[in-house]
Amino acid sequence: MEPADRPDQGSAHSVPAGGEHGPRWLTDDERDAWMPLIGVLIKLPAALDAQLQRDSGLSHFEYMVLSRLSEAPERTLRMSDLAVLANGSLSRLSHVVTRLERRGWVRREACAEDGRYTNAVLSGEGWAKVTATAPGHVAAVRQFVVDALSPEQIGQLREIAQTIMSRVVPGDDWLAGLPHPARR
Amino acid sequence: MEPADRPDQGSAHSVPAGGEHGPRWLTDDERDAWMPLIGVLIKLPAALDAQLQRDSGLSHFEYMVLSRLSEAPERTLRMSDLAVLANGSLSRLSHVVTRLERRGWVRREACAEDGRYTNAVLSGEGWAKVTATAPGHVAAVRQFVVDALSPEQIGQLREIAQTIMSRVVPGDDWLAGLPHPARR
DNA sequence: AAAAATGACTTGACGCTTCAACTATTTACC
DNA sequence: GGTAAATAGTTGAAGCGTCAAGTCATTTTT
Repeated sequence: MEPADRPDQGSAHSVPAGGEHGPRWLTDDERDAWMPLIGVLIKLPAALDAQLQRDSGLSHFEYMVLSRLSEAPERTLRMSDLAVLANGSLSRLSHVVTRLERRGWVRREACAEDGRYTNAVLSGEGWAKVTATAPGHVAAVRQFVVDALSPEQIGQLREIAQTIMSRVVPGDDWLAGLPHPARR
Repeated sequence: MEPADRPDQGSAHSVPAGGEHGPRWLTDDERDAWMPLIGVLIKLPAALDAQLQRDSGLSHFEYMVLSRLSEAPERTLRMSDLAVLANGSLSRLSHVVTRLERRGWVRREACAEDGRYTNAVLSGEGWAKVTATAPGHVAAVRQFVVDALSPEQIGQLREIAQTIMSRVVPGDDWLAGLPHPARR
């Protein structure tokens, strides 16, 4: 976290003086939560990616795209909506959809009403790919997270994660996961 | 998570039959925790990277490297130890140290006793860089996470994160954050 | 005392993400 | 109605991370 004032010290950390306006370092308790959280932020996505890559040849983001489409009405979403739902930028999505299109799992369709919009549509093969991939991915999510925690912890995790998201993404666009009225 | 059986449904999800050995989908409660966690996994690192990049021109990984070195005895660590401490691969670290070396914040030193080992050493400028960067980064960590949670939640987060890490990294190498005897 | 195996890195190529610039379409304004 | 502004999306270049291969030093084997 912070550079050590005394490089050869153990794990004790300086406590801020009351009146000082300088940086407030983390307390030991805070550090004990923050350090493993950093680990989760780095290693959990890598583990999920590894499972998907190994078993299905998909990145987590690609899986998210296919999965979101599979849950959408008519298996169709606007590129910009899909980007938000998949937690990615429009540019990233555009590149990924190009690759998914090449693999035959998604196709683009121009919107008739408004030529600016492009719809991404999940193909039959794409649907088959998602349904084949989902069970293994859910199993990984259970193995790494869900089955490791008690029901109380699941509730705590929901609160904590929602709170963090409300700070990280001020505009509450992170409600992305929830169903929303289809716009077409 | 899983493809919808009925594409036009809302948020209700199928519950597995007792005897079936097929995939166990997430329950609503589990999904309510998992969805925002995905958001955190994607958006929190991006937010931390953005703060560091904007205010200091460092990636989070680069900051971790400098920070770990600043806390180490003699501001020196073996490449392989540093890689574990910074939650990265040795290859990634090697590339990053090359860049940090070019910027004058780190230098490599061959180990005299065993020529296979390379030590990374934080320079004076590197120390200055970390101490200048740390306050802003800690402030971001407080803003996004620590100050947003109650003390109870900090404790819950520690338990949850440690539990997940124990599942993700079976070998308990993720204790990386803790001080450990220097080997030289 | 070679030869082989292990360990600690380094390097280069490839793929993916980001960023900025660009195209195309629709809406707003005068 | 024509120009400007806004919206939606695409594209190419640059940078970073990963993977596989390679280097060099030490240890083990025979």
